[in-house]
Formats: sequence, structure tokens, C-alpha cells
Amino acid sequence: MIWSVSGERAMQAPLHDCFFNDKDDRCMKMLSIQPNLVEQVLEAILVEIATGKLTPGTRIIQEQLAAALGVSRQPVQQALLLLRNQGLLRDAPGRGLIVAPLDPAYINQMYEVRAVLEGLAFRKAAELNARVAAAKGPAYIDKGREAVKTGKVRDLINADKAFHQFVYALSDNPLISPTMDTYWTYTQRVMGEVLMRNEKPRDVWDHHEVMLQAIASGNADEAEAQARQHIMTTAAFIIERIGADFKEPQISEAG
Amino acid sequence: MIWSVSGERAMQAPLHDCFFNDKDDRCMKMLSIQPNLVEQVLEAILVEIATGKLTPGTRIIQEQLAAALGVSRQPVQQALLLLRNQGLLRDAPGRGLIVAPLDPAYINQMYEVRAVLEGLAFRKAAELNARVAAAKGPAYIDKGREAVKTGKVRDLINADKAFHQFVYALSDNPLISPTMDTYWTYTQRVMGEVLMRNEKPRDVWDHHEVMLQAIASGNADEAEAQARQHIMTTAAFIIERIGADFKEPQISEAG
DNA sequence: ATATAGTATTCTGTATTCAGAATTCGATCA
DNA sequence: TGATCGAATTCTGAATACAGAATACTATAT
Repeated sequence: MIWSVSGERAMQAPLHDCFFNDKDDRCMKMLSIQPNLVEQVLEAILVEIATGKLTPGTRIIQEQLAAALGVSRQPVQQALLLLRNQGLLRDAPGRGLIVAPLDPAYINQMYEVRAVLEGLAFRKAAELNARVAAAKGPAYIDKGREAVKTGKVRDLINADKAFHQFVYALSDNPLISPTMDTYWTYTQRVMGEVLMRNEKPRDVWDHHEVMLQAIASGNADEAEAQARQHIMTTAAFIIERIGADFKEPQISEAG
Repeated sequence: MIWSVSGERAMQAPLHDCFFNDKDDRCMKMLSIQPNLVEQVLEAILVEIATGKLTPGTRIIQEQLAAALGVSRQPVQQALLLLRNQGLLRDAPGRGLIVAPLDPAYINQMYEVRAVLEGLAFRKAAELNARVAAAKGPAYIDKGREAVKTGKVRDLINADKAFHQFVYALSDNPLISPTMDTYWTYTQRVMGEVLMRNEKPRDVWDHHEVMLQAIASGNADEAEAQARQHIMTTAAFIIERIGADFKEPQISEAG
């Protein structure tokens, strides 16, 4: 079934042009579709976890969530399934699902995986899009330094995330970004926890600048090495802080 | 609620011993629980795709699947959601879901990601479990070479997968294996396609042997480098064969 | 007082039902 | 003959309903 779209017809049915053509941004703004309930529920739960309202070990009850969000259990169940698959929720046999605990070993393993994926992203970015990096990258660094000045935790995290996602886009590998999304949820949770109480590491944006320059100069090996080192350094910092007051996972009822 | 299990009581309620104790294999075989319908449906669809019964571009209709598998639409819908999130199915707006096309660019990107993750697995295995690798690894190589002799496609794939999963286990990073599962589904599909018609690459198990020795000798850098190179070599081989008869995705009705 | 057995409640997984959106087919008009 | 409008069908997303399993509670007996 090929669409016979051409000439005059395009005037009357312009939307169809966009359907299988997700790279062309010129076409008419596509009637801002509200995401599925599943997506909305997923997002809602995600922020609950990321902001610490749902603490590790908290038991997840479908009906409660459904009631709180004003939807039926159906989309909630699907969202929970997705989150379980991503490791944010964990089976507690006989008691349904609980929020996965933040034990240091797990965080470390997560950062190990993230390190090599970031390495890949930075390598490909250097190989394929050095020019774009040089042109648009510095803006992200500037924003990051501004965020450090204001000192607001949310801004800090957002700037960090924005910089990294910029690089994912530069890597031209569309598999990286979604895979990383999972890890960013964790990262936000953990960074928030740490930044909230500790002095911020000032040199993060110096690191980022070095990494960006590696990309801009097209030095793929250097970019990958820098990225991996940066992530593992951050991981060590985070784990040191988190590890101190790590509580054994303990199932608790939701508030 | 700790079970006061000891002596005579253990005869009457031994199952509970296993619940929060998933490392101890000595306890009684746990009443082989049938997995969820969702899992079963997922698995069923997976093999349909991997064996080529559901070809890329085929439209997925929930009711058809549900009827074919003898379940309601509910578990089917959840399984489809999972598969979409893993990239095996793709949204075709207005027409539901279709089996994702196997375009060479996508395969290449998938292998790029797989390469760095394999690299991590081999590195950690070399760092942490060189001894075990030396002891138990050669058996996998032998099995692989046997499979080459028999020449059966399914055996070849299984031996390959078994070897790699052995290394994932050795890496002591539980995040690697599930992440890789997604890619293995693709890999099986694509390898099956290629192996079915082409002469098998005989030297795969020579490569594997070198990689194993790198682990056994505890040389982490070497292990990682070998793993990455192996995957990318395989990728090049696969893509060369697949790329030839790549068909533009074209939505077709299920048979 | 403690432990055990039985009962009630709660929660999850699955099925069924409902409503809305999109496509496809058919009829009418130029 | 071809195009356009409208109706019917089909499919998905979401809600409701149902059954089974596990936990928690309570009463009883030692």
C-alpha cells in the first residue's frame, strides 16, 4: 500500500507525508498527540522515584497508583511491567513489586554499563559529527556553568543530561539514547540524592569541556577514553557518598 | 515475618525456604512455576520473528495473535508493548505495530552497541574470573566445534549464544545479560538468515578460543579489544550478506 | 502465653466489555 | 471515468469484572 502522494493531493492530505518520514521536520506540526496513558503513568511513576517520593523498598500497589492518577489499573499494570523490565522495580515474590533498592554494588554495575555506552556515543560523535560538536557544543558548557553558579539541583542535573543527550544525538546511533534513558532515571535519582546534601563537584564542566574538545578535534579514541573515565570518576564520587548511608532493602508500605 | 523453619517443620513447608534465597540451588525444586502468560506470549512471538515466520513489515494484529495462542488480548497487548520498547516491533501510525525491518544501518548500529557491551563483559570476566574461565571455558569451545561439524544452524547459534552468555555470567555484572537479550533476539534472526544459505565461517571458534585465553590470562585490555573486534568482524560479515537482498520495509498482512 | 489452624481480606493476573479513532469500501456527482 | 464524501467495519486503548493465590488476622487449644 504505497501512498500516491504528489502535487495537488499533497495540499489536501499533508499529514500523511509525515507518517513514515520521521526525519523531515518541515512538515506541518503533527497535531500534538497526547501520549498514551501508559506513557503518562510511566512518567509519573518515574518522577515519583526520581524525586524520592517512592523510596527504595516501597511496595507498589496497582490500585493505589491507579486511584492516585485517576486511571484504571490497566495502563498502570502495563507501565509497571515496563519499569520492572528496566530494573527500576523488582519482583518481591508474593508481595508484588517493590522499588528497586539503591545498593552501591548495583549502582556501580549500572555505571560500568553506562561508561561503555557513553564511550561509544563519544567515539561515534567524534567520527561523524566533529563539526557540529564544535559549533553547537559550547552553548551546553555555558549553560552548565551557569547552573553551577545558581546552584539549583534541578538545573545542575538538567544541564548535565542535556549535554550528554546532545552527544547521543551526535553519535547518529538511535539505539543509544533509549538504552540510556533507563540509566538516566537512576542517575537522576542518585545525583539528586547526593547533590542535595553535598558540595557540588565544580570541575564537572571542565571535564565536559575536555570531552567536547576531543569530539570537536575528531579524535575518536581520545573522546571515548575521556568519556569512560569521566563516568567512572563520577560513579566513584556518587558511590562514596551513597554507600555511607545505604540501608538494607526493607519492604515498606506506600504512604 | 521470619519462618521458624527447622527440623520437623521443614518437612511440611520447605518451599518457603527458597523465596528470598535465589542463590541457593540446593533447596527443593521450586514447583516449576509456569511463567506468566505475558512471558509465554512474548516468547512465542519472539520465536515467530526469529524463525522468520513473521517477516519484517508484517502487520501485528492483537486479536489474531490472541486467538492463535488461545489467550485473551490483554497479555498479548502487554507483550507487544514490551517488544515495541525493545525495538523488535515498530509503530506504524494508524496501522498499529509492524515487525521492525532489518535494514543494514540498524543492524550495524545494534552491533556497535553490542560490541562495547561484549567488551565490558570480557573485561570484567578477565578481571574477576580468570580462573573459572580457564576451568570451564574450553568445554564451550569444544561444543562449538562439534556444532560446526554437524552443521546444523540451530546448534551453531545455540553454541555461540552459550559461549557468550557464559562470559556474561563471568562478568559478575547482572545488568549485561538482560540488556543483551534484546540484541540476541535480533542476532538469532539475522544469523539464522545468513547461516541458512551461506557457508559457515569456520574461524569463529578460533576467535572464541583466543578471546577465552585473554580472559583466562587475566589480560583485561586484551580481552576487551578482542571481544569488540570479534563482534564488529561478525557484524561486517552479516551485513555484507544481508545488505545484498535488503528489501524496503513494506507493510504486509499476516498470513 | 504461645503456637497453630481456619477464615477473611487484599492484591494480582486474566478475561470481557465499551468507546473512540482510523481505514476501507461503496455510492454519488462532476 | 475519476474523484470525493459518507457509512460500515475493524482495530486499538482503556475500563470493568472475575477468579485464584497469598497474606494477615483471629480464635482456639495446649
